[in-house]
Amino acid sequence: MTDTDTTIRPADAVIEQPDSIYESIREDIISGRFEPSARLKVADLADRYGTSTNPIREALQQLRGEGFVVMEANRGARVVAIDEDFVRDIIEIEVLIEPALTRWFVSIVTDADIAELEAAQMEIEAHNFSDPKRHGELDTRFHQLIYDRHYNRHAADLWWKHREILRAISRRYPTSLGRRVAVLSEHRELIACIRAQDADGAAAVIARHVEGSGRHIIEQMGVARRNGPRKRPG
Amino acid sequence: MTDTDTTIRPADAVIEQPDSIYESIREDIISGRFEPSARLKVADLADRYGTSTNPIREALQQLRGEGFVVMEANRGARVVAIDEDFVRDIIEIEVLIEPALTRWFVSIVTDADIAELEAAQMEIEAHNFSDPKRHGELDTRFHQLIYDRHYNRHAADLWWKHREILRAISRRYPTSLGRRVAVLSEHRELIACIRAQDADGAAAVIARHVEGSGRHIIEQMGVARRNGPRKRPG
DNA sequence: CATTTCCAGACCGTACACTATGTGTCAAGA
DNA sequence: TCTTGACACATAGTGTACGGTCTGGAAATG
Repeated sequence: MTDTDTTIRPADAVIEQPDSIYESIREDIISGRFEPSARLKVADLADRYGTSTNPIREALQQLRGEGFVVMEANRGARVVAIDEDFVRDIIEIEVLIEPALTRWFVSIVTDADIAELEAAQMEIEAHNFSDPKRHGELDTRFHQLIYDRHYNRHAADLWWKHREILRAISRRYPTSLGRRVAVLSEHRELIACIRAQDADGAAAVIARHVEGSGRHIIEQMGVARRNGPRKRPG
Repeated sequence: MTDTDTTIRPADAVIEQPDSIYESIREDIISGRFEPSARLKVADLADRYGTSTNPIREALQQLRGEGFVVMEANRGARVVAIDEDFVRDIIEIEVLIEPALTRWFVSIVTDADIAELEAAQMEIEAHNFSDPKRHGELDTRFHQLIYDRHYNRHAADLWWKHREILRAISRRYPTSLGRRVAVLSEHRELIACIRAQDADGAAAVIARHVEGSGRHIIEQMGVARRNGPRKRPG
C-alpha cells in the first residue's frame, strides 16, 4: 500500500509544498482553501494549476478513492461533505486504532524518543494556540512521533489520512479554553505513562484524548451551525 | 465518503456483474484474474474492456487511492503486492474494528436478524467448503449481515474493503481442515453470544475469529512460498 | 402556474503527440 | 573472445486538444 508519492510522509510533510497535481488539490482541500461540499470543476482546476484537464481528472479519481472527494456520474466532483456524523465515524475508528499504536510505541520507546516528545510538547505549550493552523501542525507532529515508526503501515497511513481530514475541519473552528487545558494536560499525562512504561495507562489516555478531540470538534460544529450558516464560522 | 457507485454494496454485490470500468478492473483484481504484483498496462486494459485509455487511467487512479493498485511515476500501475506483512497489517486493524462493530450489533439485534444469521450459517455448513470461491461468498454474507447496517459507514466500508482484499488472497490458498472446524464452531459461538446478548463474549469470539483467519492465511502463504513460487499455489 | 423546449455549462470518451524507461545491438578495448 | 560502454529503438506512460453527450436551469408557451 505504501507508494512513491501518495503515502510518503517526510518528517516535515506538514509544511512542504506539493509537487504533483494530486498533492496540490489535496493540500487545497486539507488547508481549507476548498470548502467542504465545494464543487470541483475540472476546467477551473486545470486553469488554477496550469495544466490540462486530464491530470486533474486523474488526481480527482485518486482523491475519490481516498475519500477526500465524492463524484457523481456526469455531475462531477465535490469536496467531501463533512458533518458531525462524518467526524464521529472517523473518531470512533481512531479511538480503536490509536491506543493500539500507542501500546506498541510504549514497548519500543527510547530515551531519545521521549526527549523528542517533550521537545514537541514544549513547542506546543510555548506556542499556546496562538495560530490554529500552526497549532495543528505542532500537534500533528507530536502524535506523528508516536505513530510514524510503527511497523503496521496500513494502520499508520489510516491514522494519517484521518488526521489530515480532522486537521482540515478543526482549522475552521476555534479551540475552547477548556479543550486547550485538556489537550496540554493529556499530552503531559501521555508522556508520563510512556516514560513509566505503562502501556495500559497510555492507551487509556490516548483514547480519552481522541474522544475528547472528536467531541470538541462536533460541539464546535454544532455551535457554528446554530449560529447560522456562514462561510467561515468563528 | 459514501457515494454512488464506489461504495454501494447491494445485498448480492458478491455475485453481480460490474457496470463501470472501475468495477470491472476491481473485480478482476479481487477475483484473482490479475495476479498480485501483475503489471497493469493501460493499453492492454483498454483493449480488454473495449474502451480507450482515459477511462482506464482514471479507474486505475481510483484503485490506487483505495490501495488496490500501486503506481510509480512513468512506470505504470501494478496490482498491489500482497505478502504476509500486508495481511498481518489489515488483520490487526480488523481485530480492532470488527469486535466494536459486533458489540453494537448485539445491542440492536432482533429475532429476525438472528434467524438470518442462522440461515446463512446453515448454508455455509451445507456447502461445507466444496468450492473456495463459493465459500468466500457465503462467509462474506454471514459477516455482512452483522456489519452492513452499522451507523458508522466509514468503519463498515473499511471492513468491506479489507474483506475484499482478504477474500481475493484467501481464494488462492486451500483452507486447512483444522481451520474449517474452527470457522464453523466460531460462527456458532458467535450466534450463541449474540442471542444471549453477551456483547463481551461476541466481541471476544470475533476477535479470535479474525485473528485465526489471519494466521491461517499467513501460514498458507508461507507454505506456498516454501513449496516454491508457483503461479497458482495449491 | 405548470409544462415543455431550448441552451449553456461541464463531464466523458477518443485520438494523438511527447517523453521517459528499459532493452538489445554493435563496436571498441582488454 | 569476452566485457563494457554508448547508442538506438521499441514500449508504454503522460499531457493536450477536441467532439459527443448529459444535466440543470432559464425561457417560452399553453
